[in-house]
Amino acid sequence: MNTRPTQTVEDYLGVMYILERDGEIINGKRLADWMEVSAPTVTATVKRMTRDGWVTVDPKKVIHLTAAGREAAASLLRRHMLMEHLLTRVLNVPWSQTHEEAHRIEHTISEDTLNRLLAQFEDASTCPHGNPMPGQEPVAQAWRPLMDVPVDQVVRIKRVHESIEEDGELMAYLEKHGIVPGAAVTVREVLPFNQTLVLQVDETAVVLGDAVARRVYASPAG
Amino acid sequence: MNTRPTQTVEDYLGVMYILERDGEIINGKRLADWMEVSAPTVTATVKRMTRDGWVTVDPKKVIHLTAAGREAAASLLRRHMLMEHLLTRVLNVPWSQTHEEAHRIEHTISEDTLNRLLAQFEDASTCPHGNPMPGQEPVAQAWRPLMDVPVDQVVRIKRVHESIEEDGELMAYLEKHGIVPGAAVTVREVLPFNQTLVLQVDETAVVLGDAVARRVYASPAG
DNA sequence: ATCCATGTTTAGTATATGCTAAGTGTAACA
DNA sequence: TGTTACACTTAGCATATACTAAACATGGAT
Repeated sequence: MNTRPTQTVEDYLGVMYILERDGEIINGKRLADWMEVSAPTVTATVKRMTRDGWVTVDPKKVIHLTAAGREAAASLLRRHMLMEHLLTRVLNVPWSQTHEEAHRIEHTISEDTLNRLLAQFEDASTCPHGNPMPGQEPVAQAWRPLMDVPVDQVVRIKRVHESIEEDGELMAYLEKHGIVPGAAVTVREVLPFNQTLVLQVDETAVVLGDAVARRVYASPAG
Repeated sequence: MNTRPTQTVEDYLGVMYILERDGEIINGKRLADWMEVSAPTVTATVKRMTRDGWVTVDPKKVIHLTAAGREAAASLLRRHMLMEHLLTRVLNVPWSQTHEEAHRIEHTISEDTLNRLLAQFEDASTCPHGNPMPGQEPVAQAWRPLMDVPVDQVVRIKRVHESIEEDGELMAYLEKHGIVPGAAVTVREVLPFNQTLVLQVDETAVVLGDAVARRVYASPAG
């Protein structure tokens, strides 16, 4: 129980933690989508995870993290996010690429090194993409999806959700157009019939699909 | 062929590179010892490595790196050594522990991040333990094992061989007694009958077994 | 009440990595 | 020359992780 899960199981746990945090139910289908594996693979892996005490599965097939599972997931996400800070701040890895790199490295960081990272970046309550560190969820409370931000008002980008981080092309697009935490932007038009939204960044207009605009958050206070 | 080997295979390649560099023959027994696995495991893994073009096995069962294998090994060792520098310089991981940590992380570093590390630590021709980076082998040429250093002469510690790095207890012992690259030391006594050597570090005498003293190198010039 | 969509599981396979036990082959030594 | 030591391989097994194809289950809509 005190042993660290395998890399694969850690990845499952991390996804589960995020789903749980966002108030979504955890089931096999969602895991298969996030992990990009087949449904039978999920069945087998979740079975091992149940055996090993990371999760329980209720009669409705909904998966729940155990305390140990939640703890292991929180540790993983801390390692992930702090590694992202190390990569961006020390090695200047581009904002849009740091997630992918950290996603591989995170599994190989010892408890000791995690503590050193925590000390180094004690100021960090979120990852470089604005997602809250485990235990820091309240910092994100007041942030609103761009979709829900009043039109023609200057706001500040705060967060790009984990589900976007996985998509390298999209991340490159956002970075290229300056849609990163800290940027001042204005929503100019919401076009529901077109499932898009027009954003002004500096002097330029950028179009975002609404699936994206729902998962990029801004601080309404500006 | 251009794909990166698995982590296990990368580890085998790294060991082979070091053995080849040191002029030792590469055979199954040596690999089993370094990798701490059974002989049949080595047989199976080397078979896969042959299939995948990393090594060849000659009629005498001696293993040889192919060009691709040597290249992959050099890449791994660069990642390993540069990660050691990152860990020691940025995160203050103790000298005696950085090898173990880097040994896990090394496999998850991308080509891109390797290049960033190279840029960051372009001054490094060795790892923090003094072992030469691939291609920098000549820097170590003039260094001599403590075993062969003249008695009562101040010399400077330059290198602790990879085979020592694997032994956490020994590394902690060396670090505790200040036997790290850069330290000024004096060999006071060589006691062959006892398989030991007495070293003076600062004001203190430290006893080293001769297997160790043969793999810790110093610069005779001081 | 039946059927369809959706989600889950079973069955059968594959691969990398490890193990032990038992055999084979070779070189050196007595 | 024959035995012994050492290195290596074969056989048989286990586990984690993946796949496809096909069966099953369940809830909602017609």
